[in-house]
Amino acid sequence: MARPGKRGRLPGIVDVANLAKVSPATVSRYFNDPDIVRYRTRERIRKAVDELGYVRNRAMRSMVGAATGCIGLVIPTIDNAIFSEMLQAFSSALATHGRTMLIAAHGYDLAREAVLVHSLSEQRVDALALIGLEHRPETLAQIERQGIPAAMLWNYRPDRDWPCIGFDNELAGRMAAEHLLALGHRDILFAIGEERSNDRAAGRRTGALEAARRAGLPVPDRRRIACPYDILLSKELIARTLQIGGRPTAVLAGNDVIAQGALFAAASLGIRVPDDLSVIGIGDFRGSDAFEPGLTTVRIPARRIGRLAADALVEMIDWPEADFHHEHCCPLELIVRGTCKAI
Amino acid sequence: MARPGKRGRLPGIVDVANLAKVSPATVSRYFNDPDIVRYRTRERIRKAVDELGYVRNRAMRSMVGAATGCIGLVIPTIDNAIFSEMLQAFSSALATHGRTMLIAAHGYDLAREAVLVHSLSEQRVDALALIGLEHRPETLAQIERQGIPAAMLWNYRPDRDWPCIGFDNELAGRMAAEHLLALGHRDILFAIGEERSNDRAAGRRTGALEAARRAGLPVPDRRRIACPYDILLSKELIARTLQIGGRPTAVLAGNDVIAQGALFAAASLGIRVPDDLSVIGIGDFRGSDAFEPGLTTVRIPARRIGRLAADALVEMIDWPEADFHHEHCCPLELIVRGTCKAI
DNA sequence: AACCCGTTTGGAAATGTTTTCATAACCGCC
DNA sequence: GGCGGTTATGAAAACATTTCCAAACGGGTT
Repeated sequence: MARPGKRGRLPGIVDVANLAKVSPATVSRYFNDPDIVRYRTRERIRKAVDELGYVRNRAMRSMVGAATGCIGLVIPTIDNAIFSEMLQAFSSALATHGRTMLIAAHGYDLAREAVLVHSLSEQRVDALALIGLEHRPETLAQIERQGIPAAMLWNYRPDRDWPCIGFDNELAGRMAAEHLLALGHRDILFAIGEERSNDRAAGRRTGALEAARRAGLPVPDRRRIACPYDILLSKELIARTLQIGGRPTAVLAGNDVIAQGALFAAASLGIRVPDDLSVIGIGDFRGSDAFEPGLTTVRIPARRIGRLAADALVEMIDWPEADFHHEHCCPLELIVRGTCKAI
Repeated sequence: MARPGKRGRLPGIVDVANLAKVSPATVSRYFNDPDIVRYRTRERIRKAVDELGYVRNRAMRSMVGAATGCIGLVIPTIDNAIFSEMLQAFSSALATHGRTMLIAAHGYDLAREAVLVHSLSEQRVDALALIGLEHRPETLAQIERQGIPAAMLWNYRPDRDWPCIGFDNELAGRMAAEHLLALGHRDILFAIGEERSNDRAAGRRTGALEAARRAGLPVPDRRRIACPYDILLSKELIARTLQIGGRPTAVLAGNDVIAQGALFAAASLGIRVPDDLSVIGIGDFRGSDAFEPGLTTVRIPARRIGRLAADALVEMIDWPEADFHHEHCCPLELIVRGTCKAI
């Protein structure tokens, strides 16, 4: 068994320098700005690096105040369709900039978020991305004190102190509600996510209910349920709700996971979608387009957010003096597929 | 706008030491092994740390050969249900050990995997987890040369040089096939993932076809298709396949994503599952239990693998001398739900 | 008071890289 | 061959932490 793990003394920059008969400084330059070292020297160094299997130590760079090449992402959960597309886009955009991604999940617990931010600070990440705008004061204080460039993702509001790249969650809720209202629905079940530690869900709920209010539609308490972000649990909860009391004509789901749960709930009860029940989601997650019928939903430009966020953070790292206004409110789009029908 | 990013001089361990009127050595001990410093001293240091907002620099520790607290995970994709449960379990298990996770995705490209491994080496990760057993020689050489503890995840074969924590993909394929065969199916569509750079898919295919062969079942080429790991694309591909030539009585899907695609394909063609078509998957991903009817599948213990892998790697870091035999072949389980029916 | 032994602490060296500044090499041109 | 002006390189300082070794300390026992 090839037993790795016994980390002998790894070759350092000076070993390379000695072998290549140059100074460590030149080797350093070879890596960080190859153009300024002469071709012949470069070749010598390249050979030495090859021979020794030298791998430079980026962590060490943070000593001299240089960048570590690591960017931290603090996210509620990874085990879920919600953020995975954004995650992927963020990660690959970072990769094109030669950065790597340190990721930590807090499970919708803002107290835990604070300790994760601290932990990432200890790793000397070059920048930090958080999800949402709502955070503990100590979290923000930590970031400011450390002077780490940071951005808030996923949610957008204009009045914010921090660079933020996301979309208007209230608008998302409103768009979904207005689509149902325009189709003539007057009895809508609002199945939104838990709002605790989740300003995205709160915004969507506000937007949706606001639209209903403006349309003069009363929304009794029994038409508002808080759903977990899990297909099966949502399915069961919604199925139970659909069985008691008069059945609503539509379900407005706080995100596509919940909406998918609603679709399966309907299927399990023999309720036909969209004939007997309309369902609209928010997100347009991977796979929502594959449903039969396809899920009508409000598309969140997840990949776009991920890419923009990565670019913005890298910019903030590379030009710390520049005063960018990284504020992107990404447009939402109503994707009409087959799960909603006029009444 | 609170402009972060101007990283002034951060307080260092000696600033803390001066303020607390102790030596830097003692402050270091305070963090790494608090028990050996006297209570009174500890209190003084705690106050100084608080006052200065000192955050220790873990990256710097790699200088002296100490651990950085970072563990790398190299994975084919994150934007997919396949690995997300494992990812989450791995990440939270690491967190309980006080470690953070550096993650990088290569998009099923083993050449790119090699550069990611190199890049994580530069970050001086304390350990490394890879998916699958098939890797470029330079990838493995790199890991060995650097002496990084590493484990291979997800796939398991006993004859391997590396610690490996996973399951037997051939067995998974066989179990799925045998279930269909036991139900009397003789015309099965094998919809497995692309095998290029994917030894998991290859193993499942081998196992499934092997079972068919042993049952004396010929599998013509038109009953083997390579599916992408994407619900919609799988759905379309399978729908096309179901329409041409005689319809098979069952679909054996290489994983649950493909199986879900198959279910939607059937729905779109008005084919009833399981009455007209049986479908079996592999994985038991989140949400597979919510389908109507629930997806019959071979459960992969994803959380278990993630947790075991994290524990194993931490063990290998903390006791580099110990000669653990980290080889876990996690058991698979056939989950019978509603998508398969005897013929 | 002297002694002893275990517990805490400090001093100093070592670690691997970047950066600044100075110096050396080079190049084309007269 | 000398000269001016780049360009490439080297020497050394600086960075933040850990660790080894030795010294100081504390508290009980003779």
